[in-house]
Amino acid sequence: MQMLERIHLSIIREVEKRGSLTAAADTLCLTQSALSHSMKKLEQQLGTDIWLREGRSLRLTQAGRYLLGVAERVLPQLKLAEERLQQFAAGERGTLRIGMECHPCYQWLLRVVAPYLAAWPDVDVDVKQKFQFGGIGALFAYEIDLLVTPDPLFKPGLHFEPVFDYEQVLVVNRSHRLAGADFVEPEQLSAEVLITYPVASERLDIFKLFLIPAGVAPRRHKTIETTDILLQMVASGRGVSALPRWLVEEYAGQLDIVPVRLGAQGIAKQIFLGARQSETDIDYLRAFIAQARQLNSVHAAESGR
Amino acid sequence: MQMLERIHLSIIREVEKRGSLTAAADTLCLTQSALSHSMKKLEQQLGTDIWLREGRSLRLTQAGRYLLGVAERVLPQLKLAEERLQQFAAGERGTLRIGMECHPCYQWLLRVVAPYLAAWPDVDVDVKQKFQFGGIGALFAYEIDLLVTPDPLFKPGLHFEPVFDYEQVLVVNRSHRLAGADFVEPEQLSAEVLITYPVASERLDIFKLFLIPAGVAPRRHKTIETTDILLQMVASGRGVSALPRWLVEEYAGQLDIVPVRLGAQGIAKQIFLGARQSETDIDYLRAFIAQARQLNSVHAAESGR
DNA sequence: ATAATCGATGAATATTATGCATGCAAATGC
DNA sequence: GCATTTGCATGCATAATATTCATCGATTAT
Repeated sequence: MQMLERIHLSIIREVEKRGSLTAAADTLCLTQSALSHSMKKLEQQLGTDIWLREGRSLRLTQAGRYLLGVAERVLPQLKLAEERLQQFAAGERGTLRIGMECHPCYQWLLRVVAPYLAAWPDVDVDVKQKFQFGGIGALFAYEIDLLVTPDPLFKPGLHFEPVFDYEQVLVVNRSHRLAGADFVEPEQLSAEVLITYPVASERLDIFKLFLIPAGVAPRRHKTIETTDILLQMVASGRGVSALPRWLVEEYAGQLDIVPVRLGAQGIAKQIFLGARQSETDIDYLRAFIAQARQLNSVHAAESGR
Repeated sequence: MQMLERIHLSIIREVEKRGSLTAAADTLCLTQSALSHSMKKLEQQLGTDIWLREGRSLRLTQAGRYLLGVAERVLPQLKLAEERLQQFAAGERGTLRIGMECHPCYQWLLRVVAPYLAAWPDVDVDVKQKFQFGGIGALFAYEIDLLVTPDPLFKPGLHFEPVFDYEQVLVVNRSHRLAGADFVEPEQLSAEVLITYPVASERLDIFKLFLIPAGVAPRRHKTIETTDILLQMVASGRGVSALPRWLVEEYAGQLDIVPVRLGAQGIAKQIFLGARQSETDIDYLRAFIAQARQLNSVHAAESGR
């Protein structure tokens, strides 16, 4: 009855990764023969082939591709479980896996993590940025324990809490024609080169909340992965960008950049921390959220608000 | 290195379900001794106990409770994988697992399923109503393949599509004082007994979109599981309820009930079908969505809209 | 062409899981 | 209060299974 075992999933995944049974056998510390026998048996029990034997190479069948998907979904869950349990055994509290759905939040997160690590010496922190199904999916799939996002989702099973308010502003070179303005209107960006992180336009506030509602497009749209390089591009006059005000102010000391309000009202944003409802009573998880909120109030005080 | 196996998860789950190793051994077709040996070995490898031995009964430790969670999450995935693969082997297309997040949608779904089953004879349909993490979570966790919900969520990894428009109306007995009204105002319900399905008030449109915004509460709030009984209660004058107009009209032939518009504008609703983005190109899944949309247009034509 | 590489396979073997018998401790019943 | 039942643990024997070794045929590369 029960025939699909962990080893089968491991073999399928490893064969796909390494390209051959022989190579996979190597990383799994088994012989090619062992894998061959195991999979043959599984194929017989399932009644369907997993690979098409083409010459001396293997190509996944439809069933095989399906199993590969299962493997890539399930194996990490098992691996994580083992790690967690061994942490329990070692008396450690575990690892808080934080997912980031918001590029510039990284800088903010670092400021929360530092005091947290000091306060909770037996809790490790891991930060992930890429998810198969986006941040929410990663929470549901137990890939992460905490999600940092500007885009919360109030759904049964999940818990979101605002921890940080900030203003999204335009960043321009100090000698840019817009540098002194009180604020900019969408139309004023139609002649600009806009530099953003490489994510879909619909997910960028400058588009979603500013340009698109006004029916305006920038002259050009470039994307850059890292904040540092992005700001250096802005500083060197190659374009403008949109970032949190506090982040711009932090870099303003070292780079020739200035923030400008977007629209008369400005764009107000919030960062949320999301967790699984069932885990909101875990002490070290609560503590992280508390830590994050606390940093925010300090921040707000500094800005004189 | 790899020590946590499927059997261990099965044992933990079954012991929790049946209450003892002996009973679990029975359902797993093994002896009590086998389970004891297996788990003992795992405990040694992990370095932590899974059960506290209290007298002659087992109580899960923290690690054990964690593993139970893993088991309840992972085992269904493996079981499903086996089933799917055996369906592949048998030449079947598979099972379309549909999740419902909306009580009265069931009647509507039945009308879609009937022609669909005829058009796709080798695809089975299964309908589920209860999910650990709500409908969205069930999609992410591969518990279901399609979600019927009035509450879509546009997120990376998921795809939602509107398939059905309808109006949410008040249902009252034919001789009720509101029966002839063009529409009702929230205040008019403050003296009524409101009967709904047993879900949280925030998820009921009559509260969320009608009563709460007006700051009104009904005289009493009763809950009933099934549509038939609910409507019989309404017909017998025991209270009023809120349901889709088309559903009320369907029952109007057999029961003394009439629909009344909620507010001057009425409450417009939509039903969405949600699926995992990665699966939206599966033919039999697409076909279901198409079927659903088609039924809608027929419906709309009937209503003379 | 020849060597090298890959997967399949049968038989031998090593490993592991399972069952049996039994012991001990804790509930249950009379 | 004592016998009986029930549940888990454990040592040992054994059955079941996974793994290896040796080898083959086929394909690919040089």
